[in-house]
Amino acid sequence: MVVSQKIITWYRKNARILPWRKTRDPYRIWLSEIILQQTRVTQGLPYYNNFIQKFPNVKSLASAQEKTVMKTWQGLGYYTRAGNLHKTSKIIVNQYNEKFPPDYNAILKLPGIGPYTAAAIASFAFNLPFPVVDGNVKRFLSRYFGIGRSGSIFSVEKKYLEKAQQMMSNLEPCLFNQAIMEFGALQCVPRNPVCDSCIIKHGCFAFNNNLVGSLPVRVPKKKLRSRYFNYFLLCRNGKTAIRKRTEDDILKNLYEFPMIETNRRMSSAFIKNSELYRNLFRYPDKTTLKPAEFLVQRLSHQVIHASFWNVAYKERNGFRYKNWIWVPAGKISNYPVPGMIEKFLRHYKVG
DNA sequence: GAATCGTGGTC
DNA sequence: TGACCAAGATT
Repeated sequence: MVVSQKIITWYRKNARILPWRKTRDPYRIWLSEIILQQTRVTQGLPYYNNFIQKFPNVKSLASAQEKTVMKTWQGLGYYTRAGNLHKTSKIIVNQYNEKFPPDYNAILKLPGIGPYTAAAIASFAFNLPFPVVDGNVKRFLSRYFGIGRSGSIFSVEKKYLEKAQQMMSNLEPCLFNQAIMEFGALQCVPRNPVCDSCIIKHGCFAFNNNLVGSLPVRVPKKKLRSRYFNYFLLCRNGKTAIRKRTEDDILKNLYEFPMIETNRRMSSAFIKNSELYRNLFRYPDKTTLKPAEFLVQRLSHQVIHASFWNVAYKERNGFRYKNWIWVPAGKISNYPVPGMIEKFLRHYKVG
């Protein structure tokens, strides 16, 4: 039996039961694929169920408010995914009569859908012969065929695609793609793969050459950028000021308290005298800063050091910024917020 | 084409 | 405990 057939046989015995495998509804398959980008199944699963419950079809998602979609996404990370999810739902409704096109290239053009996701939708929903090449598949191909030990990234990616295409040959695209991904996810795992029980280890380049631990080749770690956010807790009449992060930066389209950024963790005196702070208030000298909380949140490429400050001020103090939203203290949770704000709200009573 | 974009689990 | 990394896409 060829390797592909063995993997399919393995899949029939070992496949997990997952909700998006019970359907061929392109909407549900698309939704699951967007959620699962760079995200573990255990983390994405409850989000998938919530989305299906709130937005059972593409039309309901398209007609929802951005804030609602983002709030449902809150905690999943990589928030441009949520924005692109919403965009694509509107395109499907307005340009495709609420139906995903059974066409790889048309799917690929949709926002938030790259080569992997387009192949996943094309094969899982329409059984079209496009091999999925995700992290699981690359890891398996790298080990089994010894790919990625040399050559440019471009040529390595090309080899992955070629090998996946060869393996798929004339097998059922939907079944084969699910099988090879699941094999990577459960058997050929990143760390300490269970080679002892592997049914195809004798054909595996990495196993035969004692390279399982060094394939695929790891990319050198990137340095994290440290950033220092100073959040201001401003309260009046039982309401708290928040703002939307609209600038082109991390956590875009989420909400947070008014803030200024500094080069490092600063004292209240420094902050009060800073230009950014003084631009916030008409009478900055009539304000008082008291530390409320300090949290550190590690993101994929940045470490956020968040200082929360209670700000006391004259009731008639004017604010220079008009884009602040005054929200009743208990209603902040209606807005999508970053993980560190969520964490803060759990531990600290605002207002 | 390298850098960027979150969060939580694992060892 | 800190580094690694998980069903990638975008610029």
